[in-house]
Amino acid sequence: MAKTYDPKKTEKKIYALWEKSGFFNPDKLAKSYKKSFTIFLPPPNITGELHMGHALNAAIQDILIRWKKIQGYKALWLPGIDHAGIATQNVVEKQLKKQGISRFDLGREKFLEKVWQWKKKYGNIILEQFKKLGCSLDWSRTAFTMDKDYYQAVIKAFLHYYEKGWIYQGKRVVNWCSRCQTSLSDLELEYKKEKGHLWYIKYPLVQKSKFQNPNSKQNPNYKLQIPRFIAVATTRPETMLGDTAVAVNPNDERYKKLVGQKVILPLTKREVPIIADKLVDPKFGTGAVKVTPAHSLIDYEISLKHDLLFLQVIDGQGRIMPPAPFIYQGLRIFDARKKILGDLEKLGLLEKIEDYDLSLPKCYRCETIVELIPSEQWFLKMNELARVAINAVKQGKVKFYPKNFEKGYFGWLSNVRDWCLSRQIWWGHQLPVFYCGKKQEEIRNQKSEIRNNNNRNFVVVLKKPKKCPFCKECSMKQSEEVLDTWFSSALWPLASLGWPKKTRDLKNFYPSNILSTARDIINLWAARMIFSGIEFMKKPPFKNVYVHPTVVTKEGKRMSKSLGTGVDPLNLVEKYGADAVRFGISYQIMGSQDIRFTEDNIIMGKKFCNKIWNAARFVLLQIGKFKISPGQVFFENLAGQVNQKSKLQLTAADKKILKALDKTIKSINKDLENFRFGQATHTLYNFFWHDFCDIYIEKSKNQLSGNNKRKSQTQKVLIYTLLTFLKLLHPFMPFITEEIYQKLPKKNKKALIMIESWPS
RNA sequence: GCGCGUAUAGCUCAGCGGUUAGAGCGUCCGUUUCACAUACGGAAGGCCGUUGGUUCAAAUCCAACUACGCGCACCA
Repeated sequence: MAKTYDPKKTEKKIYALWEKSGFFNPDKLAKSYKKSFTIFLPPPNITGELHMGHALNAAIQDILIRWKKIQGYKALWLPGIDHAGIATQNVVEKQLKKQGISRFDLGREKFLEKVWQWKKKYGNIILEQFKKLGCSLDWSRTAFTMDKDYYQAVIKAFLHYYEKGWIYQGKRVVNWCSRCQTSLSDLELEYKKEKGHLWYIKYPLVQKSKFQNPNSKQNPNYKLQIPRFIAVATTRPETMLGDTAVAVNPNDERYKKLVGQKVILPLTKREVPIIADKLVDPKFGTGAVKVTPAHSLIDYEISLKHDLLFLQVIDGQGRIMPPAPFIYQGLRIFDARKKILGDLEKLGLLEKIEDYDLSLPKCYRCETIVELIPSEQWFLKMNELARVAINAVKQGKVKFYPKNFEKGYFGWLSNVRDWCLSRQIWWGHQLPVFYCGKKQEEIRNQKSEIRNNNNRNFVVVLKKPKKCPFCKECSMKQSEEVLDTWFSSALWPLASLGWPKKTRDLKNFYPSNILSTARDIINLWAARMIFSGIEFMKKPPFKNVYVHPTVVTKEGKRMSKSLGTGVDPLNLVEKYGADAVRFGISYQIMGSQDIRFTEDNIIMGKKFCNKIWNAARFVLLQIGKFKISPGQVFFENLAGQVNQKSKLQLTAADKKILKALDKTIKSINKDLENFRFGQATHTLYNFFWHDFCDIYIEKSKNQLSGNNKRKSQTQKVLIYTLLTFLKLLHPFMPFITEEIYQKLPKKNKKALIMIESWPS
């Protein structure tokens, strides 16, 4: 054995050995492995590169899987990748942009070809990177959310909800990214704090007659100074073009007498009413607010109650559109804002400007400011699904670790709006909706307000009908829209096992035991998996949700490639070895919600590897040096005899180390059961370095120079302790433990520590 | 505005009711002879965020405050 441990020489070799054994696949395990233990790898995006978050979660899951496998469970860790709709489409679009072409130049089919090519070339890189970390994923079951079978599952789920009456189509105010040209769900927005302004705009009151004109001297109320204007405050002056009312709080004394009157909307000639609604916060601005039903959710709500007009003035490109006055039409939002403010200024209607901190909703994939725009979309009713998802956790069928994340989960679900499922991008699962070409035309010519269900011009079916059920003659056209990428992710625990087919895998491995996930996708992903699992399999897809900490920089800042604050785990593997990286990461998982990343712990891991290596070298040397009798060299024999302690005359040092070892086993089990990965790592480190190396090995040197009996007994304790420790450490540091195990003089040359028995 | 989390050595973190508060890294001093200099021996370095409370006893439990991080809402 070399004097130092060299991960480069062993990791590749050992990984190949594991893959060759086939034991990543639980079906290949011996029959004695009975109970299953399943974890689904959160499928990384095909656009993804391994970052510290992946490395952390990979380490956690691999620890759990290897721990359970060595304990005798049929452990399955199922890998796969997510097609990541918008994210992937954007990456390919960016590539095309370099060549000066847009997706529209190519057309849908050609563009999708490009995406598939891209997927073929780069799609599996990230999975290969997981191998470098030593992940014991069952590669034979690798799934992809755009596989043919997976597609079937997605369509089936859509159809199921539709038939239940939970999916409906409708024109709603939705989040719209004008760059991606698609709708977005609420969870796909990222709010960014920015300095903005609050503009106070005066809306002139309609003066019906001379008598009512407060400035007319014939008016008896002249001296009361009845205002001629009502001022509204807004951060979005350009939306005033679509105002259809001014609203005040009904209890606001300042405005009580104005309710029911009308104002002239400046820059347009429209008269709009002043209404009272308790949704208006009297403390905001002047207490009077403009109401733009087409471009604000709360205004939309108000408009329904008061039967207000609904005027869309911003289009899908983010430009002003009719019925806004002609001079503004076609202007981009910020240009329109500038012009409108200028025009108001000229009219003397701009009362004042205040600084205002706002958080702007941005597209989570391209950072364009997201607009609220009315648009025809498909929605999934959430009330029942949310209820079911809440109950699953309330009843303890799904448990969160740490528990306080349940609070945010409940909070989101109990206020959730219907899920906007449709996206206007191309890369994704096309809706199984088929339109009658003829009827579609007719309906397009009708005003959206009169549309109703009797006007249905589509069917929702698994396969395109041979004959159009409406006109009997057109070849039906499939909807061009695709599903939200998270709709398919929500089915991950089912579809990756073959659902909707009743597969053996589904029977054997559903539900899984643990979902290990980052906290930012608890609602986006975990919640949706929970209700999907219950809906389709009657059982939640996992029993425990472990919310792992977030890796941030040493300064506490978010790790981000674009900010240059990211750390590449593969560089670290290259530098220190996979075991050291895994050790360093697990060492820091102490239960806090963030981990400030420091390389120190990985260096510690590297040194630890070397310590283990040399201690093993010492033990092996002692066995070789003091052969007692042929046949006893096998460590199985030596180690085995320690368990029958009666025959041994143990010294105080022997007893002490065996006791400490026993304590370590118990504490590791307890820690792993409670996701205390850091504590477990600390315990292993301290036991080995201090109890075993500093104390016992030093003592053993003395004992080994004693009589033969003492020698042999010391050898046994040494090998037993080393072997037991290696097993305990294997989930954490799989490579070095396997490598040393392979060097032990064992009877069964093919034995692997990966499937050894767990010490008890 | 509401909620969650964190504050201990220069740095990253343990300890979570009971002797002189610990580890790794960093710093300083010393040691190469037989497992390991990626090691070993030793040293310096802490009003355990602030203020109150509970207790025989508080870094540890409770409350308030301050600072930082995160999430949600508002942004009409």
